[in-house]
Amino acid sequence: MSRIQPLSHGLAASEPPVAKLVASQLRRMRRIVDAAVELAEQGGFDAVRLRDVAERSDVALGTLYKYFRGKEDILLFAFNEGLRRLEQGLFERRVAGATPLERVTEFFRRATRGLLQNPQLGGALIRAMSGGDRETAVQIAGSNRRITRMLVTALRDEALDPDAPVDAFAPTESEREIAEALIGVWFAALIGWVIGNEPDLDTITRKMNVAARLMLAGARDGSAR
Amino acid sequence: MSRIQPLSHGLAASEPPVAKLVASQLRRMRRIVDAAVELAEQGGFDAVRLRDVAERSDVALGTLYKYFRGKEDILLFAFNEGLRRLEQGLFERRVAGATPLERVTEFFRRATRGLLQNPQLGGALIRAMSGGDRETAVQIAGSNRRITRMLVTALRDEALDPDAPVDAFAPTESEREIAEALIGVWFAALIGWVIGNEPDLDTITRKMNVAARLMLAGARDGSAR
DNA sequence: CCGCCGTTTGGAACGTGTTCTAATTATTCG
DNA sequence: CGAATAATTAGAACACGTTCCAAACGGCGG
Repeated sequence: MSRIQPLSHGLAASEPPVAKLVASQLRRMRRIVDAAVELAEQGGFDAVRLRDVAERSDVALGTLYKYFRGKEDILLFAFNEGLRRLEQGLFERRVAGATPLERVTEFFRRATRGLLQNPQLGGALIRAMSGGDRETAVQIAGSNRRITRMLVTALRDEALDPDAPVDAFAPTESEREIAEALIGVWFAALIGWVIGNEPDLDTITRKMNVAARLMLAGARDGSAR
Repeated sequence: MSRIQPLSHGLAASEPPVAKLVASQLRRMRRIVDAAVELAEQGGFDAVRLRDVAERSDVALGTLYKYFRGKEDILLFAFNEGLRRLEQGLFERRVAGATPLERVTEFFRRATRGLLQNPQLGGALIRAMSGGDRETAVQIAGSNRRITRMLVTALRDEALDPDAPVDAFAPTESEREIAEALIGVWFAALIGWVIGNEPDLDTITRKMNVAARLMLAGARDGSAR
């Protein structure tokens, strides 16, 4: 059986097919993530008590920490799996829209819908992202690249290949700038949603549409530079 | 002596001169905040252990919770005081710049500088903001309005009256949109800084300049609508 | 089959945010 | 002043993330 190192990082963040884990270990890991997600779906971030996660997944508490660095790490892993689903969805049905603005708006609508589908879970995932532990930085950077890739392909009206390595994707300078800013707006809107819980899918989508309209208009000359 | 209610909210969020607290209570509150800030300055968010805060401020742990709802609440209060200082600074020396873009960039530069002055403290304050407790929503909404006011007056090239009630300030629809998006970008950049700690003042300022350039160009026709 | 060695387990233990309580102190008011 | 009322205190207690440990387990090379 392979030696398990601190683990879980570099795993969700990069592509390597999930390190070298035996099947039984993969199953264990899956049970852990599933249990955490179930608990989050029912009661949000706070309901994900690691003792419960351990019990539900038939794993000792200590083992849990062999697979993940901590609570946020598990949820970040789930977040990344959500991203993968989103990528797959974008691949199967490309974002529609005649203009970049329409496509970008549509992309954010679909991404947001995924998160708000189960508000409890979505809020938990976002809290995990914004929790700001130094150790999760790599994970988050990885997620960011994936989101950037999706956004920019939507912007370009290109097809998205979910299986291509993320690092192979190279946006232009101006694309990167726009993407970074828009993702910032999106992220802030999501945090606002988690904290205040007022806005719904349409509100957030509208916000993103407004921001994208401003930024795409301003970049009109540079977006294909 | 006046009855202390759950307290601390509605206090930092709105203007009312700090509820009805006797001088000794005001002093106690001040000691608490000061102690928390000192600890945060030295060791960041995690170093603010409430037992230490209580000891340093010569207050019982339980009393601390009479004044604030929790750890984040104290730091949010300090954040608001920082905002007040920033407002005062903007009043004393108005943001310079011939164009809206220059002024907005300069505003974010000054705001960011204030936060990064002491990185430990700044990081702690931002973690408190993004921590996403439902109870702190009011606080955060209040801070948001204050920042919006500063940003929009910079945009308009108007003078800022730090003593005017925040709610009296009414941005236009398009101003509100731009401000909301830009503040989102700023916030996301700050969180990125807290998590990754790579970027410095200049990097963040540049990011804000890029975002502002895009958005102000896009809104050129609408900013005075 | 045996022994090795890394993994898993169950559970104790620790740190810290938060809550609770009984006793004490401070303030207000008649 | 004296009594009533509110605030403060010290410290226990609780919850939960995280760490640690000794014992049991499991697969693999010999």
